[in-house]
Amino acid sequence: MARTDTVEEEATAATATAAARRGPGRKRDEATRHAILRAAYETLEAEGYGGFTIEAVAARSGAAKTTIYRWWPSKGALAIDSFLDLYQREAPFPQTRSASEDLKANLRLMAKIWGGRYGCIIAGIIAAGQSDAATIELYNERLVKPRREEGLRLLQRGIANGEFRPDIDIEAALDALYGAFYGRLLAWLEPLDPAWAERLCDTVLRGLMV
Amino acid sequence: MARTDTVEEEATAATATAAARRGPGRKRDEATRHAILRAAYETLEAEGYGGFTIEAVAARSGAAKTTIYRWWPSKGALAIDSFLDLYQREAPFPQTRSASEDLKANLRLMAKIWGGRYGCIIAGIIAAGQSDAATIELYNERLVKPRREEGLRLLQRGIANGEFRPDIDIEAALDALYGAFYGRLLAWLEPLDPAWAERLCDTVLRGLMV
DNA sequence: TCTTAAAATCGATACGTTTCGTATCTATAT
DNA sequence: ATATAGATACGAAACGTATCGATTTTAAGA
Repeated sequence: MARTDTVEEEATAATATAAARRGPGRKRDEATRHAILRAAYETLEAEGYGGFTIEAVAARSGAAKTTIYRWWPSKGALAIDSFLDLYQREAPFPQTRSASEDLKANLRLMAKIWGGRYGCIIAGIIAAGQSDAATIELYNERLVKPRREEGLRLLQRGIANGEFRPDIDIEAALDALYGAFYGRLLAWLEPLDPAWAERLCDTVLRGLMV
Repeated sequence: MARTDTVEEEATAATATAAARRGPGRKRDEATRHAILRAAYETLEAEGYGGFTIEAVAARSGAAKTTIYRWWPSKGALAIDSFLDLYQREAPFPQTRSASEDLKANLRLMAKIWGGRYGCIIAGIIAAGQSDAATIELYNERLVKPRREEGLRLLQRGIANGEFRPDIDIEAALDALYGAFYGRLLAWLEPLDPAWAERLCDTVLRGLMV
């Protein structure tokens, strides 16, 4: 395998720990790491999370199973690592219009993404996380927390704008807005689409009371 | 095993199909069925969903693995069957006070239940359902739908009462209110407790806008 | 500077383990 | 005759580990 010229190009928080140690010994082959991540994502996309096995990734990448286990502690960690870069690229937070418009745009986009092929992958990761604490913690750390932080800022901006009441419970609001995605994706098996997201947004923004 | 005196006492939708057939042949042993369901629930409670294996249930119940597979199509179906009766008993829908008060009471109770030992079991069932369509459909049919129906009626009552606006999107409102439980339970790993449920309820009822 | 030993990586293969779900077989009840 | 129950064995996945040889890198000693 040819050597990549951009060493450490995207060392992830999950796998960078061991790479930092320096001393005698052969260096980690970045091309192999790349091939594994790529094969992992391709497997996720082709087979879904059900067919995502370490053996399949090993076969597709040309790497040995041993090599995968040396660098990723579990199936779930590898899945998240392989999936995250692509996902982040597709889910930006708009910051242009009013806070409520930005919120609606974000919810619409998220519904579009979660309603597609990424939705199945996320569902698989969360399912795996129920019997693997490290996986769900990694999902939280790398996928949820950054976005929740953005959501928090968005609502704060809306309060500063005068769009939202200053006494709202921001955490509860985020729970209501984003929790609905989990219910529909994981349990209720109802479709996620932008039109629904818009109705959800309107409902929470306006409230139920007269 | 002693014979139970209440045959068909709680024939479930999931397992009643085969029991209806009549003709020559030995009758199904209700005591065995009971012992399996009981052992299944005990296993769930003792080991969590991770340790919930058919073999463990067989060992605990004294029944053969074959017998279990004859009557339950999958692990998930058995888990739901064993868990549901107990769960239903603990999660009633109040219908006394105002609609918003009843809603809050229900959310508080649900948070209490989901924050306890049932929460882990539900999480396990939903996780299993992600790779087993029959399981998640059964969960939906027997656990979600009846409660969602009650939630719908509650909101309709609130509209008739004059407590809620007549133009609210009931489905979206239920998504927001109950979806939050799934997010916190399955992905965000944040505690579910009555105080939080109350804040959630207030937030959705009042809305975010000024 | 050159050599050499230690350390770490990678691929290949083989295991041991768990768990699922099925197949057989015998005995028993209707 | 037919369906049920229990016992046991079996095959198939897939996980994660162990072991081995070959290769690459670093550090220390001559």
